[in-house]
Amino acid sequence: MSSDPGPSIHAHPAHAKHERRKDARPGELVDAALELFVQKGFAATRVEEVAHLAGVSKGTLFLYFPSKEDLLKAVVRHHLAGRFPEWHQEFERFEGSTADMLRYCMRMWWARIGSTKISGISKLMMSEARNFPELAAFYEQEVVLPGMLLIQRILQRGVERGEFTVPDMKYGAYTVLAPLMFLAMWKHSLGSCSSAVQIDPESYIAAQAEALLAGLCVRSTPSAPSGSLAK
Amino acid sequence: MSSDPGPSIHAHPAHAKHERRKDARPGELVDAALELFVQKGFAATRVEEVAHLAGVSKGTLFLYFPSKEDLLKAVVRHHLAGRFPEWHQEFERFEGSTADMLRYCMRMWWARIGSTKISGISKLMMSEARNFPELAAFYEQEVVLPGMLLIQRILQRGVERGEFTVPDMKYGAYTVLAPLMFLAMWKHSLGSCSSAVQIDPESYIAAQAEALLAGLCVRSTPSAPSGSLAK
Amino acid sequence: MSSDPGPSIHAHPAHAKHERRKDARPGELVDAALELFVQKGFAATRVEEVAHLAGVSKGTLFLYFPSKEDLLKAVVRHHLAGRFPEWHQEFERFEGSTADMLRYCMRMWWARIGSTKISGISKLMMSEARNFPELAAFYEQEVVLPGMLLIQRILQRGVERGEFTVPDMKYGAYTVLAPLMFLAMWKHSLGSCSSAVQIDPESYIAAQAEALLAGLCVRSTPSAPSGSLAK
Amino acid sequence: MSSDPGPSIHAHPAHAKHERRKDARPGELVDAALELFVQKGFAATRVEEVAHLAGVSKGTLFLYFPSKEDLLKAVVRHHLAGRFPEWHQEFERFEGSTADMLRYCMRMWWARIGSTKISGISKLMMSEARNFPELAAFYEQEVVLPGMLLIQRILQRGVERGEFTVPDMKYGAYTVLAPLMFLAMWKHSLGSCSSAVQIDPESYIAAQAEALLAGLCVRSTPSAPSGSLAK
DNA sequence: AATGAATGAGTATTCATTCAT
DNA sequence: AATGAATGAATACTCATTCAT
Repeated sequence: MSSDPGPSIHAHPAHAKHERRKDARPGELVDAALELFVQKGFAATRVEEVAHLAGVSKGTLFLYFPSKEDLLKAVVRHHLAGRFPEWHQEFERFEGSTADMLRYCMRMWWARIGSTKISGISKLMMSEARNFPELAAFYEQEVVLPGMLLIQRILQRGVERGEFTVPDMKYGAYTVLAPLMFLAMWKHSLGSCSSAVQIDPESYIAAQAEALLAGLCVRSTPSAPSGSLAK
Repeated sequence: MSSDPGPSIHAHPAHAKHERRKDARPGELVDAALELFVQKGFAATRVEEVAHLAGVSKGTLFLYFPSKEDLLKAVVRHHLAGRFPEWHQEFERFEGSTADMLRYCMRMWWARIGSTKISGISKLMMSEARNFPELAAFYEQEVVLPGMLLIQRILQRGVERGEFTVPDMKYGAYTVLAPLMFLAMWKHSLGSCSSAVQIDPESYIAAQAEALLAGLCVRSTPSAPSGSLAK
Repeated sequence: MSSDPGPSIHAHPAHAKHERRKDARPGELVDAALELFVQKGFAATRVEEVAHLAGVSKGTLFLYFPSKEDLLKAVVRHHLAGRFPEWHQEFERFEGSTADMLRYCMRMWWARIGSTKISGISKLMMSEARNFPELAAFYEQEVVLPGMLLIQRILQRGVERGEFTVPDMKYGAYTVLAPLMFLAMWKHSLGSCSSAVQIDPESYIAAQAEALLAGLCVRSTPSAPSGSLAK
Repeated sequence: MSSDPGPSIHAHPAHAKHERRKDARPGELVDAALELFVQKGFAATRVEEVAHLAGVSKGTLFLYFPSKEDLLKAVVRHHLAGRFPEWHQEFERFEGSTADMLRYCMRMWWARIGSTKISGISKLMMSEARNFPELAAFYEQEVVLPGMLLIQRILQRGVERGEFTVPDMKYGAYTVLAPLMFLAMWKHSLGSCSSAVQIDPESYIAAQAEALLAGLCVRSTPSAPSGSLAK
């Protein structure tokens, strides 16, 4: 369930100079790139470092990715953009209240994205967007818009089932997105530097989810005799 | 009332040959640096541009700041830390419901920080924190912690007056902070690149405030007999 | 009569799997190299392109030619040296005035060399001679000297038949060679870039031939009563 | 009268690190560039070498010339394009027969251009034109067209004074240009490699000039008593 | 013989920083 | 104090060549 490829990156696995592993190369390079881009930033990472971490030479990297930017795109595509189908499927299959669905969604985001290196991509894109407008546009199309759409589908479900009240779909979606993005940013910036303002992600996310739901859920209409308030 | 230093930046103000107050130089350079760092990012801003905008030569800049990094430090120091006393005073004087206070606080943040260049500093810090750990620590002490404290005082006021229910002060504060920081980041990254995912700040903030308040406010609906509030 | 190898270059000719005559490989590679070297220049042509045009892989090219430079050598060797015997034979057979012979010679040069890819080789040699001294020496021995000799034989014929006056054989030959070489260079450099200074080859050659002949021909025009020869 | 800057290039004249010689720099760099571009070709010359030969660092070169191509443009401008006014003036002042004028023109070309490094520029442009179309266009506009114009003015003078017969101005000009360009090319390619086909420039030019004049001069001058042939 | 995956040397250009004046 | 000329480290990308298969 965890999406973090984890220790799959191994610098220089013992291999002869010309080991043929064409199929494995792109994945290894993408893994190495994710690692370093997240750790040091896009501009500060030299392609040579990426290649070295993947156990190949600089030239080989360019055999698979026409440019450094394309490498980043591949990282985004592999770890974020390409996974929305899977997430939409999960959406389809979910049974239970939409409030639970939203809680589940936020927890899963943490488990699969937030807690892994992948959240570093979001931070990266926010940091570098202005320097690489084409990348920013790509990220927006391939990640931001689908993400917003996914959230909106959840809200919509809540509305349709009479569970939620959502005055404005777009800003409602931001209400869900903002705390997650903030957490990703925080984790990969100040959160990685100091110990003074530590956030416990699970608590943070739980708190945010409940706060959100308080705003979203249809309140107990006075006519409802029993005071059981929808969470 | 506006926090934007505004017209204090003047490239080449008319001045007699040697009349310029030498003491003013650092300030002019800091202003110019704020302008450009926020506009173009830290790495993308050339020190020569900063010097030119401040009306001095590149060499002169290094007379006052030992490095580009130190210049960034000075910008952060000058424009964010040090304004909290004023804001705490405003807190003391506020009369009215704490819900209104929170709404006011968020709107004021937008008016004084979010909509001005200063929000760019927060974005800058998030982006560059890892590259400048010392600066990150400074920012945390001088900006983040005081900011968190201010928000917590508001929440505390609400609790004390029986208006709010706040299970955890720290995470409650994040609930307020996150949407604002997210907005600042967004504005200075993807928001400045594309037109697809536009956020109207006032609407966004209003939506976030109401969502927050829904979660914070004591629900006691007069008709509801007993307050068994879910969470 | 056409000297252009023409359709001998065929990328990926339909062929059964292993039927290709291995002996043909070098020739196909040389043809492809001529095509591309002339079209794009030596440095700007990638060996991979040559291999691809010849329908083989990059590695195969290096099986037959130890380096790109050697490939160029092979091109020069194959396409220029070795055709002089044929031209000398034509010289023997020519009947008519030597003036007509020179005109014919220049027109034929254009038809067989100048207008074809082969003229690109001369341009190539002029451009790259300094980088490949050994190749330059080869070119001189195998192409330049025989060419000069051929021209000198024509001039000699004119002198012997009382048609030409040639103060110095060597410089006389240059007088014929220079405009042809200039045309070859021009065609493959500035002439292929711009439209401002276009040369119509046939007109150019005709003009050069007549100018040359004016200088070469014995002026006494018996029929002209007044013996005052122009110049 | 000689235009060759000659030994004005001195690598590392004794000077302190930061010797200020702003005014002299461009000229020194242009001289160094001429030297190396002609000697090794444009692509094969590294900007660092040029800078080193001029006694400065790589960075300094880019202080004066925005790119390597611009450096070459400056070389062309300084040594060729910018000198046409001077040559047109000489044209105006010339007294004597147009035949003598043409002889003088060709000899002067050799003395000032052909025999110096400058002729290497023409060779360079012919060699590299296709790789650098923008440079080629520049060279055509700034050098080729003015040069053609200058030659045409001479021919025109001959026609107007009844000395020359020129059926077509354009091809007449090429008749003059071709042998000079051929000589420039030759000198900087095969001529610099081998000893077999040596050209003595003065003899070559004299021969070409007389051959040309034979074609240009109005023939039968009935009044010319006896066949005192020019030349 | 043939392949094509892998290599790594080679280079124009930028820009923070220095320092002679 | 102020200047601005000079420096040189730093880096993405290409492509001839190699070699395991």
